[in-house]
Amino acid sequence: MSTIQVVLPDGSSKELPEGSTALDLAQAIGPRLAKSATGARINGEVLSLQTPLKNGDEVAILTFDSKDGQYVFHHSAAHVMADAILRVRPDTKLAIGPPIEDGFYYDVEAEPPITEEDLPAIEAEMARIVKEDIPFVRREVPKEEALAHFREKGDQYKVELIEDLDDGTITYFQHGDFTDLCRGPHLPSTGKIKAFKLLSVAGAYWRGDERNPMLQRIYGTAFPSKKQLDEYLALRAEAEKRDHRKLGRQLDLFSFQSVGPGFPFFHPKGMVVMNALLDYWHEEHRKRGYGQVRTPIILDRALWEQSGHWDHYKENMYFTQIDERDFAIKPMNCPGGMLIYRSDRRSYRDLPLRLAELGTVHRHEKSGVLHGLMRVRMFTQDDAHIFMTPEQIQDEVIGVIDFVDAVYSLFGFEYAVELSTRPEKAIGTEEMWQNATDALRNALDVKGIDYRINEGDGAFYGPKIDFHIRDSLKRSWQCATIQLDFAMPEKFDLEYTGSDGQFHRPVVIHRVIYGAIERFLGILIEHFAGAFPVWLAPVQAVVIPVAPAFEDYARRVESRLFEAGIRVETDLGPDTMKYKIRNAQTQQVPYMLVVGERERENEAVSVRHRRLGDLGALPLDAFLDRLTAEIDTKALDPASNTAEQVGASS
RNA sequence: GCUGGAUUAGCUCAGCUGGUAGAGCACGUCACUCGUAAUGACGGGGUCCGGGGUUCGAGUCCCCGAUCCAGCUCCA
Repeated sequence: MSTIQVVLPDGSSKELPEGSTALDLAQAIGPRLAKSATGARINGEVLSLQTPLKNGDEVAILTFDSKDGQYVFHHSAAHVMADAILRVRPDTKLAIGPPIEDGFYYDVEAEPPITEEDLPAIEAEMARIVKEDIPFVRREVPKEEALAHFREKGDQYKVELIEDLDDGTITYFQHGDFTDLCRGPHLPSTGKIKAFKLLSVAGAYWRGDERNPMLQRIYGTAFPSKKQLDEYLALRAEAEKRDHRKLGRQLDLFSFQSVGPGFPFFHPKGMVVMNALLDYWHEEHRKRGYGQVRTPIILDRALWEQSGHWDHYKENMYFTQIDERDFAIKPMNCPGGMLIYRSDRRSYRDLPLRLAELGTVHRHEKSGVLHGLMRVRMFTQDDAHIFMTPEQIQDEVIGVIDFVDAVYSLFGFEYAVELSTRPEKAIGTEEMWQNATDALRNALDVKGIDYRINEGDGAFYGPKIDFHIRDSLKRSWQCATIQLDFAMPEKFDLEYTGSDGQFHRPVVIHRVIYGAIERFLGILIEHFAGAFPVWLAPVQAVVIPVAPAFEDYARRVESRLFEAGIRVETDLGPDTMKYKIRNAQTQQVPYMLVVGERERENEAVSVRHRRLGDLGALPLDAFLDRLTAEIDTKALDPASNTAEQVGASS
């Protein structure tokens, strides 16, 4: 019998009998690998384990530990779910059912619609299918045959999908009686899907277009073992506890009222955090050569017509009339910034001119997209407009990139970068867009930053670099953005006098660092699970007398810290010390200072840290030094559960 | 905006098939005077989201609206 040689990921090669499959290879490497294998990457392509290998193939066996391996696993689970749905509800029409990051979904149309109550029955059916351990089989059929098949079944969604495929041959994957249009690959058999759970049902438009009919999307997740599933579910429960909407109430930071949907109310403690963020912001801007401006909220309609917002952003804007004159409430700060630039003659010697603005904007967001502080209708952008000569673009863009990195590193945030290009609705010439996009790309390349291209997602006046922070629920939020703009200077006829004595057109960068303060605060709450670093904590220390007899000393400690600028409170009153500690812990106060007879005698405090617990007694002065240093350096909590993320930014 | 779900005390929630509301926490009073995550007793507190309708009777059923939640679409 002749043999073939295949190359493994580590560069070594393996000899196998001719006609061997990837599964045979896995078996040859080791039975445990064969057991946990989900698929194979053959010459860079993810394929099923049943794929026959050829001489010289480069083969990697995929398991659930890799993204591609998970993809195969989840994709197969989606098929099992679809099969189960059809068994429970035979009239259901299937649309699409792909794997996603933490599981899979299937979009279906059923009458009556499938609801959460149907899930247990579907899960039970899935369990049966898994237990039957049915092999997945790949088949190829001519396009015409596939069309005829799905037309006959009345599966109009599958028919549409097939019609859009250019290939004359269509791939099916089948297990038992269930056949689905699918490129694959899939697991060898259904029996590998040991642990799964259906999580939710929600509406989703066919092909993601809101003009199309709404289907039901059933979400599920699956793992090779029960243990992994349980861990995943526990993680989800933990993430829920960090939800900023929940913590916002518990920590009394902000609230929403039904009279103002999407309009947040900030409470005193929320304002302490926000003001600490803004103090830092002011200082950083001062150091980096920014001036600060403030422009009006309401401005004449004519301005918005000139800026292009009237034509390109109207559906998101609010309007009002004053003395029968039309005004708009600003959705962006840029036109105001342009007017300030234009308020004086500018020389190349004035450039770059960096004008920062904490600009409060209002945008009419669709009611269904509002989400706590993350998506609101009124928010304050930490905006800035940098007016510069074309030669200064790269340095200025790099300056902002460095600024963003400095700020995000301070919080230990991970972030991803995207470059967004010209959208359909856009102003300015093709050439302007080309230049602007190239300039941003250059800056990113010079910095050696990895980024993803986001075609057509730029602002209507220019391309942008976006920074997305991942929150604790693994959602990604756009925060910082750097937008390069050749168009607005044109529209507002901005100019500067060059060294040649001629007038030239400046270029503008629009940028934010936090993005929206509201959203950034929301992300911070979730990131720290409410346990803000000391420099941000609404209350930095609570003094707790062990008994009323020590209240005088407690007050002395309090005033000593207060004089030093510490946000300190004393918990007086009849409750027990334990109870007061519990309260402070619940409120995530970084330091609890327990004082009684021993402390009073020694002018000391017994320090309890919210994470490290009882640290023992310290002289009051020593504690104050330590606390002040922690605040000044903006240190992260030593035992914070986010500490390991420090410096892990992309 | 769309689809589905939810809305009961300040908060978290219970309230079966219709018979006019309950718990824990929080709050108040009193007692306790306490050494590192809940001392005890008593007490006050509710337009059951709003508006219509069905019914002898609606927190509960139906319709309209508001807000919130999940997802879709869209964004800082």
